Amino acid sequence: MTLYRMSNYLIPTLKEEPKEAEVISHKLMLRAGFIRKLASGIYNFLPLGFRVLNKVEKVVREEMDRIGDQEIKMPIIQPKEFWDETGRWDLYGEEMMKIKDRHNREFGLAPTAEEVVTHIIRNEIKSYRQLPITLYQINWKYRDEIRPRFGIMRCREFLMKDAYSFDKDEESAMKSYSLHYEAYCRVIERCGLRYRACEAATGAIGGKSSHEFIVLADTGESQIALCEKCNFASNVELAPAISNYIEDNEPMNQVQEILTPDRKTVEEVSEFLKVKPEKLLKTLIVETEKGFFALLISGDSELNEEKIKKVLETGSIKMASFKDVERITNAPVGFAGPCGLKDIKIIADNSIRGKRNWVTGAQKADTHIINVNLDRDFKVDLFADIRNAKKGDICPECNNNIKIQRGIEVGHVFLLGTKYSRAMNAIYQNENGEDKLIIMGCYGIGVSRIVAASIEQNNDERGIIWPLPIAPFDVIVLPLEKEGLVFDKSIEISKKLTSAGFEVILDDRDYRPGYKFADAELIGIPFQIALGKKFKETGKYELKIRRPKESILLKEEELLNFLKEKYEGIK
RNA sequence: CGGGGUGUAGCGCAGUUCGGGAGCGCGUCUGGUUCGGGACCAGAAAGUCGGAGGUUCAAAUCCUCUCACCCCGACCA
Repeated sequence: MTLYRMSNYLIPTLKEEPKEAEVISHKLMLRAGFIRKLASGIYNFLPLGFRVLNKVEKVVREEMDRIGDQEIKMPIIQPKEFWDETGRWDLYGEEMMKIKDRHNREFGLAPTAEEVVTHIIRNEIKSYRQLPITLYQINWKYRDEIRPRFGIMRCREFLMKDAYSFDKDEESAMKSYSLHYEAYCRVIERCGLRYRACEAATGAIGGKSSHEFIVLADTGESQIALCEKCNFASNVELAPAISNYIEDNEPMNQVQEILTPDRKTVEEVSEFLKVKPEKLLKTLIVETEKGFFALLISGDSELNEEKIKKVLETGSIKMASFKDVERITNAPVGFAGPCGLKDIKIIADNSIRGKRNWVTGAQKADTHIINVNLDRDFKVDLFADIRNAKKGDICPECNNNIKIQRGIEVGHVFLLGTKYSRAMNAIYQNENGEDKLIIMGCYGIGVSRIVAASIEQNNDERGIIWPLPIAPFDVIVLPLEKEGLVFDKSIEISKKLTSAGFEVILDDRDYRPGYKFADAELIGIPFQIALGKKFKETGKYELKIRRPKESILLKEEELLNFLKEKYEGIK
């Protein structure tokens, strides 16, 4: 193995914080010289960044190979015709980057590869004897995000491992699904991340069953509902929303109109009337292909489109236009309420049953009503679960409390069924010579996103703290004098560690000690070996551990043994 | 896509209101002193002021167009 020298290795660290970065992982990756931006949402990976990417890739590859997946490489440039077969050329829409060749033929830059991989399989697989099989690749993916953000966390070009399983029946497909689920847990654990596997919606990829792997981080863009006691975890949008209401014994008070000039939003009204948002009853008018509906939820809840679609058995739903709202409620937008609403069905969230004395809009400009009560003042046509889960709800599995946490989605597994095999005619012959559709699953892990997520979870005021398996180097050797015994011995120990199988970088630059320590900590190398005064006095090496912060003096042999022990099972 | 903002040396920024010398800090290079927590002194190099066009004797600065990037929003009643 090579011994790397910092004097001629490209690690352009920055003392000052780059202005463009918002979240900690993005700031640190720029400051530590891991990445540089080339265009919005498009990044260069410099040597350190590339090394980390390769480390994560290696972990992913090992776990995929372990469960018998076969690695391939598919083109990034995919012809339009395959996407037309499944209808996704139009469905994916603006999010797919599109290009034309000199003959004006259209191509998309791969945002994913179900079409291409299914094409491979339909050509090559003919018999049940060839199933099951799973193919995967680790390759660049392109999604033209509306707004790229947070460095490589949400960018337009990113490295993803995508795997596709092909099985002869549901039972076998479920097995493939479970294998990948477990492999994903191992990958994320090996990368040293705290995470939860969550039930998830299937979205544009489609299919039957789905789990997301969410790395817990406050800056994450996903929200998940977690049980405080049991293992239940789910995307907030999918989790059953079960209110923890205690039957309200408040007496029903007299209805009263109150002037609320210009107070339209929940926030404005609750502040003006000095009542909590959960006392407000939001009345939302939606338009579907079956007409208009009024939906009631409490002021501190959010509507859930998917749940409503299911309840109303409709394919599309959108908020009604301002015009329609005014026509239906007889009032400007912001003052809708359930009382006296006519010619429209009222669907209420389950949670509104238990409470009394609501505050609602009055169907009249600049007016709200207080002390509105179910049955006495308004009727509901149907109660259902139509909102996102929220803090304080009840766990559907063990009746304890739900909490909401943010996180970063680093992996997603789908049981697809026959969605793509049907569209693309991927069939095999079974034992009886009958043609059958192949059952598919697909599984993605964001390799570059794991890098960002890891920093998001592992950092301190000095910089990044890499988990051992994905650190760009294992050890950094810091000679604190630029010549003589200290320097010679630094080279010597670096070479010894390198030939013992460790990845070592030697800071042979002509800088003062403080500068070297600061850089070493910023780029987050797990172990520093500093040679200076103490070495000359004792002949021992000073080993500094990035986390927990501690330093120990060791003889050469002790040092080697110490590191070997730490890397047991990793190397 | 809607709203807001920014483009001046590798990085961070001042200068633009009120037109006339292109500057500051960090970094880089040279020399010297320093050397266990981002040293100090002296000197130096480095910028089509995002781009195009216009006004003017004169434009980083004023006008028009354009490009890039950043932030907020896009379930709001």
